[in-house]
Amino acid sequence: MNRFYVTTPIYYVNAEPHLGHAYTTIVGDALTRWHRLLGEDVKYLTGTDEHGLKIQQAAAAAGMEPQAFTDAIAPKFAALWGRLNIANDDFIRTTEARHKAAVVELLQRCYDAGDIELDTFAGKYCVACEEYYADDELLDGDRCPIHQRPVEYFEEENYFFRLSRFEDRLLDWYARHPTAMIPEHRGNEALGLIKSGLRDFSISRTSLEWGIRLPWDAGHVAYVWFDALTNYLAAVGFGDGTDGYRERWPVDYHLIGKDIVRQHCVYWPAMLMSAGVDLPKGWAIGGWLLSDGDKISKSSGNAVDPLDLINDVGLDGFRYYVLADTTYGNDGDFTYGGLVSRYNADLANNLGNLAARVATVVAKKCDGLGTAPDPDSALAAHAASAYTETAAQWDVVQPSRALDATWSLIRATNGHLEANEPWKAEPGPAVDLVIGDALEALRIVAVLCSPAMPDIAQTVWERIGMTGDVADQRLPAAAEWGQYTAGATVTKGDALFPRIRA
RNA sequence: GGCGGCGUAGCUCAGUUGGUCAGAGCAUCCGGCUCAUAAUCGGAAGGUCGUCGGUUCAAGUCCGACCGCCGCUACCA
Repeated sequence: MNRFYVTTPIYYVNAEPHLGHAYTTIVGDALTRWHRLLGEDVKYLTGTDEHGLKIQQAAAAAGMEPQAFTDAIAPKFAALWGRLNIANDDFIRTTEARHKAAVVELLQRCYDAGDIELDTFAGKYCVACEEYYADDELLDGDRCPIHQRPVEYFEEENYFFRLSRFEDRLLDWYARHPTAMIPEHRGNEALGLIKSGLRDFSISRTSLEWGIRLPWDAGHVAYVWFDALTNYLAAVGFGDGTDGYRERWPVDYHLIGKDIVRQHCVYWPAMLMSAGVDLPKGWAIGGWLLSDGDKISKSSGNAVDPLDLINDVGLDGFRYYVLADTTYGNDGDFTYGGLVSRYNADLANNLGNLAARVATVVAKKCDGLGTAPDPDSALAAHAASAYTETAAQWDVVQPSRALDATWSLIRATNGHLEANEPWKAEPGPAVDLVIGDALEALRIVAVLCSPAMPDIAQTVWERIGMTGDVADQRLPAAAEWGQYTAGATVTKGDALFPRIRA
């Protein structure tokens, strides 16, 4: 059985979970559900990043110990994933023992390889922020942009990862794996970063308390990257003393945002090369999901939490909008108008109405029992091409295009009904075939849209009289024309997506 | 400043290696239908493919310059 391993970034717990986190996590969820339909053995990982100075400070400000502080925040992420029906198989926290073991293992390997060395880190330091600043970040060349007070020149002994040694190796590797980073234009940005020259980066701090200590020098605490990135390995057992992690590793896709390309597509593969660990098979680099044009963040304080709009369009309506309206790789703009427009057009008018009109005709012309489709139906070709295109787009992590391909079958089905007008004909074999075609198309649509809308897909599945769990269907077999079970009870039920009056 | 990305119908976007590539969905207008959630179906209109040059028999599709928007610029995930 093919294995499929996907990760989201681990989210930093100094902020409450928001739309930006939800976006990436929903994409990952839909992607993994698709691969489950393909019969693959999937592992979907997300989690939280809980170390570092900011957490230490935030905890102190709250009068809490860091661990207690993160213990209070991390569940909020897990709770949101529950609310969004995210089927992650694992949730890793960087404060877990398995994570610490993996970080220690990776650090030690790179250290043993000679790629981590003691050196001096020097820079302008703001005592108030407890952070270093680059010259061009400073006001008037010497004042902290936050506190507006002069910074001090500090020198600190740090361990450095010799990233500069990996420039050629990285370029060579990417040249041999040209489709590793998708979409292509995002990958080009990463290649540009490498070609522009790589500088070593420090991986430890002596001033930091809240984190993982270097295995060979307890006076230093690992600083961000070796800690955060290693979660992807930790979750598959790296560092447990065996090679068991190789069953899952290398990861198929790291889903990341365009803002962390450098760390994930440059630092991370170099670290893995140094440690003698296989590189990821792929990175799927997304844009940001903006809200009315503004980047969603705690600092921008958007008035309305887009997540609250789940109440208006239902969870699956929300998921559909996020997936269908944003081209993965580009920025998306989350607007109420866009949400309602998508919901009404694609869900209420197309899918929901199709299900309703078919159910009504079945009741009137077929005694409420589904009929068999025409093996030679004109719709069969539409269904086949819709499946092919849907699959091709999920394969390259383009949910919006995949859903558009699936919806092409819905549109074709509405057209098929118009062309044959079964509601005008007397009950009989001809009507039965047309209705069977529509039911069969709905069956296939239910399967194909289930990664995006798990609950609605199941509802459609049951209303057309299919039994069991639509998620248990397996592709490509389930997309083949002609499998609808004649004689099944078709129920109309309430509107799947009540139309929203603007 | 340096590096990079984007700029195609009102809106969101497709257009892999240059030659039916000028497209889809939504919105708009006209018409049909009335099984259906004022849904659906058909048709129409709508773009000098950011601007200016260049290469070519032929360029959204290659090259150069420019304009506009945006990202990164290194230890913040």
